[in-house]
Amino acid sequence: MSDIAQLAGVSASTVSRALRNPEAVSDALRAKVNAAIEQTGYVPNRMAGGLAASRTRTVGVIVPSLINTFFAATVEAMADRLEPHGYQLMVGTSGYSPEREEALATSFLSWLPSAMVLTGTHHARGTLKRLVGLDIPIVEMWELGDNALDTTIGFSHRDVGREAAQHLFERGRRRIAFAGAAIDEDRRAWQRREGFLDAVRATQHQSPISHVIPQRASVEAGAVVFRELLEMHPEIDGAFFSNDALMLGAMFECQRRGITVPQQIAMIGFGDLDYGAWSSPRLSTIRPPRREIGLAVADHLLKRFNDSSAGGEVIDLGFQLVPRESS
Amino acid sequence: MSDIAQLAGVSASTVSRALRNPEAVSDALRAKVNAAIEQTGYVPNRMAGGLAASRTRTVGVIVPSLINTFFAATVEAMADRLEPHGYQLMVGTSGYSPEREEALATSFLSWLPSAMVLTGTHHARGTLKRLVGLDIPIVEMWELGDNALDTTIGFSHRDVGREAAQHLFERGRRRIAFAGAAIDEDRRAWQRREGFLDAVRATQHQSPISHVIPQRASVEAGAVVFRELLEMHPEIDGAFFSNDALMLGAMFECQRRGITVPQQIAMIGFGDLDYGAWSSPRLSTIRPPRREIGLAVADHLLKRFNDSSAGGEVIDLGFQLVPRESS
DNA sequence: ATGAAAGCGCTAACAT
DNA sequence: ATGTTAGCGCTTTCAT
Repeated sequence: MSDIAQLAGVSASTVSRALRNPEAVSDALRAKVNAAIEQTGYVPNRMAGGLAASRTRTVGVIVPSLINTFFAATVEAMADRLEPHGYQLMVGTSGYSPEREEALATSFLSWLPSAMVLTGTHHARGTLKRLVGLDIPIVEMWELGDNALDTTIGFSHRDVGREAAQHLFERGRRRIAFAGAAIDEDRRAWQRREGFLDAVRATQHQSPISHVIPQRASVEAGAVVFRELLEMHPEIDGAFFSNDALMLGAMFECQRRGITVPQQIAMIGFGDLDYGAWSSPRLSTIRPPRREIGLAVADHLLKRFNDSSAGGEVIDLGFQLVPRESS
Repeated sequence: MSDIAQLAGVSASTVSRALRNPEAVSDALRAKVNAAIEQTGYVPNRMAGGLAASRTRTVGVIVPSLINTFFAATVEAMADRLEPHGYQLMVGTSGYSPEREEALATSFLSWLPSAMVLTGTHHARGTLKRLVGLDIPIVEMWELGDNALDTTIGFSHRDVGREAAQHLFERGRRRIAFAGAAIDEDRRAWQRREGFLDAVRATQHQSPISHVIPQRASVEAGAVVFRELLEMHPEIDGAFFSNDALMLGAMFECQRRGITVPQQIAMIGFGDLDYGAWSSPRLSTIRPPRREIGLAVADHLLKRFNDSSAGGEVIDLGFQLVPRESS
């Protein structure tokens, strides 16, 4: 930076200002500084800057998984919006483990981030302890919570389950079931199930059908859970899958067995993964605001960085029922 | 850190050593230091450490996309292996654009990373200029290259294309075609096509069939490219898709049109995405070493961090033909 | 609007 | 094996 200062004939402080706070520098000097930066290809040392400012233009983001395209889409959108403003994402995956989340959060804080973004509203006690009292924005996303740390941006998974049940009823189905995978570790999938079962109870006054397997959601798991479900409840005429991958596996299973969809069994899933729109039959689903969450988080943070007074919001982005041929 | 030092009754240097280089500190003092750290919940400030050492335990990784599960799997594996050793990944997505890759690389270098990992062996001139001469390991992955920057870890996409063609010939197919999407921006897809066409030319001495659409690979794109391919070449009895998503879209299109797979048309793809093993028919594919690449990169870097003399390797991880019902 | 000066919290020679 | 010391390259008061 002192090289740049010398080249531009100014002091290092002016170079720093021209970079961090351009309006505070006169047009003439700013032009000189920018020319010198251009000429030399100077890139500031973020360590020095971070140390001096005791804050870096970094946002720590923890998601359960990146292989799950839900979160990959959210992270990409967030990065797309934040990078033009000079903020870098530090991304970590917790594998749905609160302990790993805590370890990651601790590790991220050593980077002096400008904000932290977590998935969901349920965290280990140690995570909470580390996070409260920090004077940076904390965002919990993909889920709506009452006793949130700071700001929550997402939608109601209970409502997703309720709407799925209602949709199947509207399609004339009377024996409908929930099929899920690994809902013990995925609180949001668990909430979708709760909403679904609530709606069934409220409408039919009979105990709702639900089958869940312990393994993680996948196309294979979908075939397994559906096969078991049919064995236990051959009478069902509709099903809500906690996830589109499960539904696809079930649909393949139907093709193999000659079960017609939706005639014999109507299906709806969650996620709107891209194959659902092009399969045969096309799969009904509920679309979560994947990219929208990332963009909303980024916009919220950008606002907070400029106006530290805000915070503590609950932003409900909703979701979209996408009825297609399978229901 | 000086608090810890005081608490443990040692100097700050000893605390620093106990953290960075534990063997250099006596057991007694190390225990005291660790106890003090435990007690206070001390987390070192990475900015200060990075500034002093002019290097951070950070690895910059640039992939085309995270929504593409190929790279998400590689990144997750790399992080899994590197994190226990105290290295943090900084991940960026280039969207297949060399210019964005260059911008990301520049930005990452300001974090003083211990290593940089790029996807592919083709980069903007500016990227190369920035990277050569740095005394950190540079790894190019997912592709094998001759004039690599430093170390390359991946496999031959040309060989993938060749094996796909050979496989279709072995299955008795004679009029086989390549179907691809956006191969202009995806050099690896382009290489798979080249390998395929080479093999066809070598075996049949006739001009090979290939159809490519400009849009990005997706299930939808698969239906589109396959429909157009059939219109132009109704005589084909086998196809290699540059990507499993395309193949799935084509399979759905066949189901809609009543074309039987593999009887009328044999299909093989690339990627081994999870639905291929459970669809009906199950989809033949070529499996790239997704996680293996991430692990191999991590292991290579760990080796290099301890022994800076190494480097310049070419590590071919190969790939696996997975014949299933569609061919 | 600009410059001078004092650190930010560590690491790594160097000395012991 | 441990302590002393001198920065690392910026940001940010403070003074002008």
